[in-house]
Amino acid sequence: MAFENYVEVLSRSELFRDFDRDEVASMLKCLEPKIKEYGKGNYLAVAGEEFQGIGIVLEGEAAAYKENIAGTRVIMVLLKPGDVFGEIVAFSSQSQWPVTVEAQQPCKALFISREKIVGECRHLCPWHRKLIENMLMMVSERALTLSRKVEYLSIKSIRGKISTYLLEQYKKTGKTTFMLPMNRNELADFLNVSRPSLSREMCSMRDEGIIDFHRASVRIKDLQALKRMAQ
Amino acid sequence: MAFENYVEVLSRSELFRDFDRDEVASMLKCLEPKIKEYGKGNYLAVAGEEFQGIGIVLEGEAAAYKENIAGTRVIMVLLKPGDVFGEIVAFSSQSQWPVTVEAQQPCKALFISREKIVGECRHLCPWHRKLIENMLMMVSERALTLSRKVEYLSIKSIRGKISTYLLEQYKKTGKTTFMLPMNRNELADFLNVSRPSLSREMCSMRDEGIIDFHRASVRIKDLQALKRMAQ
DNA sequence: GCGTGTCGGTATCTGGTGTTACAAAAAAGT
DNA sequence: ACTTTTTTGTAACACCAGATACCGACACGC
Repeated sequence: MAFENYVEVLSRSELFRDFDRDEVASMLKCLEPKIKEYGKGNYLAVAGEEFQGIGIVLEGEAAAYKENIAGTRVIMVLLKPGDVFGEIVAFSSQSQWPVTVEAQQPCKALFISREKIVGECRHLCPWHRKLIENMLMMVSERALTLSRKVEYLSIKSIRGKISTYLLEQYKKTGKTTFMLPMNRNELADFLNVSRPSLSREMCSMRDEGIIDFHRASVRIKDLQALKRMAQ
Repeated sequence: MAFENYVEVLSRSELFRDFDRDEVASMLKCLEPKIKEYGKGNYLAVAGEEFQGIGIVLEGEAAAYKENIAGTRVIMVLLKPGDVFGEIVAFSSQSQWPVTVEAQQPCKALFISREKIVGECRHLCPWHRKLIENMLMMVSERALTLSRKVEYLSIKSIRGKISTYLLEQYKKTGKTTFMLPMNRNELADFLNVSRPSLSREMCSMRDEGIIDFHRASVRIKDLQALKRMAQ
């Protein structure tokens, strides 16, 4: 199969971080990936079905979503060329896909079997070690993101969530005045609260003189009070 | 140092899964771990400080906890001999401990540097590959657990949480009558709700004829209704 | 038997949060 | 400059869930 066309995309993928295009090309011979094509609405993976390997989107766009028992879909992540999916389940004891991945547009994806990544390579490729390092990095990074999400979700009050979030921004920028990277709707979504409730609470914090804001620009006026509100 | 004394404990650790005692003993020579001793109340790791390596508890007991900005401690996990900590941060881009680990009792722990696990081994040990496989498994398993936790936390209503939980138990056992693996307090904790609220909701679901229960024994009476309640 | 402790169910009360709907402001398109 | 769309603030209301306190059932030790 013509892997050559996709070396460019793959070399920009997290899985092949720190590999140049030539290296990726050589590795593909070793990893023996399978390329599959999907029409819009087709499934790249179906939750509950047998897991066959780590996927990388080459062309088009796909959406990974969970379907709860009532049948409601919750989109977990939008996958674009270079994005990897199934990296977590690949090395766990679970052998079924935890999510369904559906092509949003006509789509091509490449699958690498679990064994080919960890398993011993008969060509004794020197880059195998780095590939596994990348794999470990990706899964660890993913776990850290999830753990951060759990922290936010565990906070009961909206005030606590807002305060924690603003303090994190403060720590990140080092300044008491900064721009929020998302609008109210997205922030409400991220904090798992309703948009009007978020607005209401932010405004009452402003009325109390703890913060000040206009649109995406926020200024922390009373850092101590904010710290007290964080749970 | 006298690693020999701890080969037994280590061989039961997840990191050395599928290794027998002799293999573990040989590997230790290669991994060059450092053993440290701690008195009760001492810190095995401090959140925010430089991460130095993956830890394994050898003796005693330690607690890993997060400290939020207000200073409140939230215990994440209790670590006993054989338990591993720091495995997630080890291979992410983060270089500081995300949690504080404190000795609950006089404690011994072993630390293995990140490089020694992934890095190339000059003795070319054949088991290095399996060690990395175990590492990947542990991190992946951890990520899956977190993702399951996120799912539960994302459900807004108590009813939704209970229904989802019971349906998971039903799927696991395949029977409509089963035993809950925890008491009300623990279940409330797991679902991140208060114990009386959990009781109240379970009882009203019983009154509506959806489920029936006595202590830890639960019977699903109306599966369809339960599925409808799951969000 | 009796006290003691644990666990689970129940009642009351209150406060925080979602829902809905609408208005004002800003941004974007024409 | 005008309309249209998006974004954000505001208000009223209902209601779910937490806090607290108390009671009954049961297990255990003496």
